[in-house]
Amino acid sequence: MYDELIAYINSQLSSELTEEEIALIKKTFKLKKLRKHQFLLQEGEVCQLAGFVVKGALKQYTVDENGKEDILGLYIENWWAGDRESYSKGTPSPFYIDAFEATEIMAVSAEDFTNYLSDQRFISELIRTLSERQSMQLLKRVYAAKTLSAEDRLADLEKNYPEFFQRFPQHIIASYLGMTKETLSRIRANSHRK
Amino acid sequence: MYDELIAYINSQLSSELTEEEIALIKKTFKLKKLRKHQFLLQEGEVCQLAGFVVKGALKQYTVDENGKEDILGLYIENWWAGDRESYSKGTPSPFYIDAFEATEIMAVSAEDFTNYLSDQRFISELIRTLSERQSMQLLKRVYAAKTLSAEDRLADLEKNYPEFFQRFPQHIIASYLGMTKETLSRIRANSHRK
DNA sequence: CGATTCTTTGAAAACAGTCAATCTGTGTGG
DNA sequence: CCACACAGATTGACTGTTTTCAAAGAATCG
Repeated sequence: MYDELIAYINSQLSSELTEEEIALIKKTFKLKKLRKHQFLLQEGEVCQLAGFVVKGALKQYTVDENGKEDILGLYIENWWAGDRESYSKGTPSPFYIDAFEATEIMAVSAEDFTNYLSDQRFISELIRTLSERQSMQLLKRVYAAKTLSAEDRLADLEKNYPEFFQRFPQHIIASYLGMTKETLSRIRANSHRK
Repeated sequence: MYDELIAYINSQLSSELTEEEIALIKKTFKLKKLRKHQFLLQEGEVCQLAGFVVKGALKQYTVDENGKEDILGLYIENWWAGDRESYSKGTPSPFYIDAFEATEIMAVSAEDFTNYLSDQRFISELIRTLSERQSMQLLKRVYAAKTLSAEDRLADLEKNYPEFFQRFPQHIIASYLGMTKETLSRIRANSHRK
């Protein structure tokens, strides 16, 4: 049950996890199952749980005054879900995160993280690696949103994350990319014609 | 000479720096002076130096095939400058970073960082805090670029980082916000009229 | 001063959004 | 098994914001 998580963490470290570290992971990470549409986090709450997606898919979003969702993140297997800032500082999160399909997460509570994990060497290395990658991905998204046309943003996503198109309907992808579903549909119609 | 840096780091930590840690900072951080227009990093290079801006201002940007700069980051006093991913992995950076005015940075080489700092407790805590903040800021910028109008993006920046308007000309701010200098100029003309 | 660099203004064009209607597929209950 | 509801995708006409291109005006620096 911990296989995917341990394999993933090993793949991100410069040296393999020790037996003690694996024991600590098994002690602190717990399987959390979410049904479709169930929330991992709601706006205004403190993020108590963060973890590794073993199976399933989630979306992170805000809701504006008209009730329209703005998708800020999509997470599938082998991604980490949660609001890191809220989780670590204990401040209310501005985001919703919910399961887009039945989902299983290997999750740690903020309390266990502080008590058992935060001083671990392998955790420091892991966080450093993941946060570098996340910052780079976010900066690419800033660049794309600022600078690229709707067509180029779509082409980028199709190239870099083709699996999203199997997992999420077009109107979700459109919102993630910062365009309307109509625009996304038209771009696809055009590129097919070529 | 190390006062600003040490005060800043202390302000970010849960407990004050010890004498040994301060000694280590003084050993590894060195003052780097940049003249106006001098590069801290150029596209294709590996980022060898990263550090804390004591005085001055820098811009981070890419250059497209037509030579047009796209500003991705602006840094002034009390910010950190450098490409973290390139710095830590030793991979070529896609960015330029140059001094927008005469600038002083307290910088560490990637080598010294690995040899002396990366295993330090206070560095782990510092990186964790800063990277959480950076991720949050970047996600806000993704949201702004995707969702807000040019007028709202400008209002946001005026509210949250008014100091930028004292330090950078309008065409640089416009590029940072993902609009043309003409649009920025027109928005200001309109809001003045009210 | 003369020369960049920065900012403003105008007119036309392009891109993407909005609103509204229709079409498609899927699954559910009678 | 059919009818219906529902979520998702497409299409058309129209609107509005922002860009592009061009020119000129203002400010700053050597």
